[in-house]
Amino acid sequence: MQYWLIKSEPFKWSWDQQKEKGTEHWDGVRNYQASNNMKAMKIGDQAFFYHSNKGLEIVGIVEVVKEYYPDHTDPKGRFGMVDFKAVKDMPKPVTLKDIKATPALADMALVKQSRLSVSPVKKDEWDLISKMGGL
DNA sequence: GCCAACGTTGGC
DNA sequence: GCCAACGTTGGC
Repeated sequence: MQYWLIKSEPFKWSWDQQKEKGTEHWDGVRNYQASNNMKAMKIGDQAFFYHSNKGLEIVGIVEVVKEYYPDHTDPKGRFGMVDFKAVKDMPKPVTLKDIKATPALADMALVKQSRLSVSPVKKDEWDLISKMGGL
């Protein structure tokens, strides 16, 4: 069981839309590091759903329901995607500010590599953020 | 809206 | 295979 963090700009694809749709394929990733992270995902892995640009907070949790397969929106066929299903809300969204203010979370890719849109999360980071989010 | 960080492209 | 130019992301 592995944990991840995925980012979405809420005016492109928001947590509300994800919840309404239930399951959505995560297309449009055009970065090898992010793509490789998705390749490593297994069914049942969970991920934090983070709003970038606007909001800047973790608003919910999704689960991998389909493993890496080709992204049909990539004209060159180099990148793939996975499907995520909305699982639950963060009762109390955890903001980037909160994360930056927490020394135990300072090593997260979210902080260190702000442009990476799909990144791994360690179990202790996952547990701590879940607790901060009221779960 | 600006700009820093950083990944990608393409000429050599 | 190097590296400058360029494009994109995302926090502020």
